Amino acid sequence: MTTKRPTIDDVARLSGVARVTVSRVLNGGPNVRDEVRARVMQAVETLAYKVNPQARSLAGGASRLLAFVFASDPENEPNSYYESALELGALRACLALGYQVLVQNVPQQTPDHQKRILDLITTQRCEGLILSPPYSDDVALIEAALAQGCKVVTVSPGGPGRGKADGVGVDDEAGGYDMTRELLRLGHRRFGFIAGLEGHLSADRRLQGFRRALGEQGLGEGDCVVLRGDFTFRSGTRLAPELLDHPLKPTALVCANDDMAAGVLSAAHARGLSIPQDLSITGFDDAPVAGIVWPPLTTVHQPVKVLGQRAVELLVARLTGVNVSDAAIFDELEHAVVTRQTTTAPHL
Amino acid sequence: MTTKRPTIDDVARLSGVARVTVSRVLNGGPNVRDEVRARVMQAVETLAYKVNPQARSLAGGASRLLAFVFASDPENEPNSYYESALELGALRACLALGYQVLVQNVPQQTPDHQKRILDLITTQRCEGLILSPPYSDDVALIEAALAQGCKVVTVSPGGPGRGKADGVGVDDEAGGYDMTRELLRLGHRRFGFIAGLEGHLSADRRLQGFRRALGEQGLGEGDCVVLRGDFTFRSGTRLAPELLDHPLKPTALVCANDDMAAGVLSAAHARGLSIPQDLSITGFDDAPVAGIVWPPLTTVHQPVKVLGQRAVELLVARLTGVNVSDAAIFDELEHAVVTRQTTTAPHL
DNA sequence: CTGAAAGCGCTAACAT
DNA sequence: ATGTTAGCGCTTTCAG
Repeated sequence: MTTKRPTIDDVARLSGVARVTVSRVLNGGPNVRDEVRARVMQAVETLAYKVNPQARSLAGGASRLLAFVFASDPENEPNSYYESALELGALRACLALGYQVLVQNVPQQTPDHQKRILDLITTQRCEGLILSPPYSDDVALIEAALAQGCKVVTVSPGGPGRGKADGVGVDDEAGGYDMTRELLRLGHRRFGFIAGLEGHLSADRRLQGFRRALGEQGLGEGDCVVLRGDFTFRSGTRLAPELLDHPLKPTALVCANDDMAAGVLSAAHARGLSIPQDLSITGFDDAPVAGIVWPPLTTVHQPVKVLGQRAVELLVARLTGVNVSDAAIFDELEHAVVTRQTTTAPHL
Repeated sequence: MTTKRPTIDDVARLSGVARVTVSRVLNGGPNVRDEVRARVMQAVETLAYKVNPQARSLAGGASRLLAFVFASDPENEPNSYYESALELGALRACLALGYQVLVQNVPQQTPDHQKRILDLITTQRCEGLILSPPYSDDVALIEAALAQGCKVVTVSPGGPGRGKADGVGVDDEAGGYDMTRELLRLGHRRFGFIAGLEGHLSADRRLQGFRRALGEQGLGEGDCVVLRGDFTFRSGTRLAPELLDHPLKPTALVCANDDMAAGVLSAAHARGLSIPQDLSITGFDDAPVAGIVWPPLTTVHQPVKVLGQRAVELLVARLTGVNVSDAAIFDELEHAVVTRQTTTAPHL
């Protein structure tokens, strides 16, 4: 019952032109009279013709295929908001622009992760690659992809990734700074910070912003305790005792993402602590979890879905030559501190 | 710098056989001497040859492309655990089996959603289609896809979808029943139930199980209040007042998923209620949110990631003819009540 | 501005 | 058990 779909030749025949002309019309090529163009479009319409992307790609045309790669290990992090929101945004933009995305999950500890990613783009003829952290800072990977003629957009590159390829992201350093400033304004002077997974440079910039804010008030290493988690809720609960029992007795805790903040929050509840009276806690991302925990989490909002969308748009702009500028462009989106109910003045 | 990749002819030349023979080896075809097979594989190895899927597909071979369609509206439900876990499972199985998935988000209110899905599979030459709820019960869609020669696997079909195509899922009716039995055992006699979005038949089976358990104890419509949400946390908070102020004064609330349960929990906190002393609350799915809220949620576990994985495996079994049976098979996975801290005996 | 010819890399028939 | 012959549907030269 596999109904035979009309081919470009059917369209050519119906509109009384050569196959090439149809191809030109379809690809927005120049040198076609408006009258002919209209006639062809008409035929396309009546036949409900759709190009065969495989044939197009094989013939040397565009594959209109993009790859989206993310690193989170599904075992530990079964439902990272960050990645799924990114993907959703990318999917939506693709729909509008006529592209398809191949999603690939490559846990970072995969021994040959670089090879796996490069294999995907060459084998499947992907024209563009969207790299989420920490791959967005893997310069070797970026350059290898670029060398193969695959355009690259990085999401939240932390530093090394910038300049090598187009990118999107928020100012993570400023986000960490702003959040910490708010806590300082409330009167906090003893802090905790839970950082994310090593090598996630954009997340580390949040820590840098935190330190800058502290430094401005004359506070330093002796006034804060910095621990490192892995972005998961569980790592928040795991790290909580070390933080809560620390001799410094921090009154405020800044976390590199919402899940870890939620983990600490939960551990604090389990101990019978009152949040925010006993400890102010803040997150980062403004993921759904921030509104779900009790009390709702004060955090730094970043427009993750839009990030995914912009990533695709930047890629397509490069691919279609809309973006003439030779230099890598970085699209910095706005972040915002969202004050909810896990922050208050320190109890003295 | 786009390095020219070796083609099947290069492999044929190097191994001193005809192109067809290489093709046979690559596709596990019969009638090839072991010696020749080995020689070809050797050449494939040394050349690092990879088939060009576009060419293969165009020539009438397999596209090895699957489509995964989900309905949730990203505006309302920015991060449905259910769908992303399904996708993750599918992705992992595809990696192992050499398939690719095209993910498509088609909100159900899309006017021409059926056309959109069918267009995807014909245009992209997808060989298989994974339908998540509520599309898993869209018989017209399933039959249309099947008629195009595209194999279909439904995830959690509620009834109509069963039998039309292979499927995977848990026994939702039994899940609802088991959860409710547990509450009855604790002594509850006045219940609330928050159902999911209309048309999600598998979720409605949870309600049926709930009713069956009540019926067995001689309880009926007069002993419970049933409301309908849309699976989101927000719908849980929205519905909470109606439930909490209901004259029946339910002592236990069964929800069709975890997010809605979390929403009610949050609303209950905001009112100063103690959970579970003032109200027992249960969810369904055992999503991460169940472990994140306070107190952690009693719920029905279902292995969503495995569901996604099994869906791909069933599809590939059909495609490769491993599955000879002509009848549609339904792979029912285990569910389990997970008792955490939102349930206790009613306060009398 | 339009068309004719050639071929992308592969598989399906049909030989042998 | 292996090879020969034809395309799949499209885009690229290169001619007019």
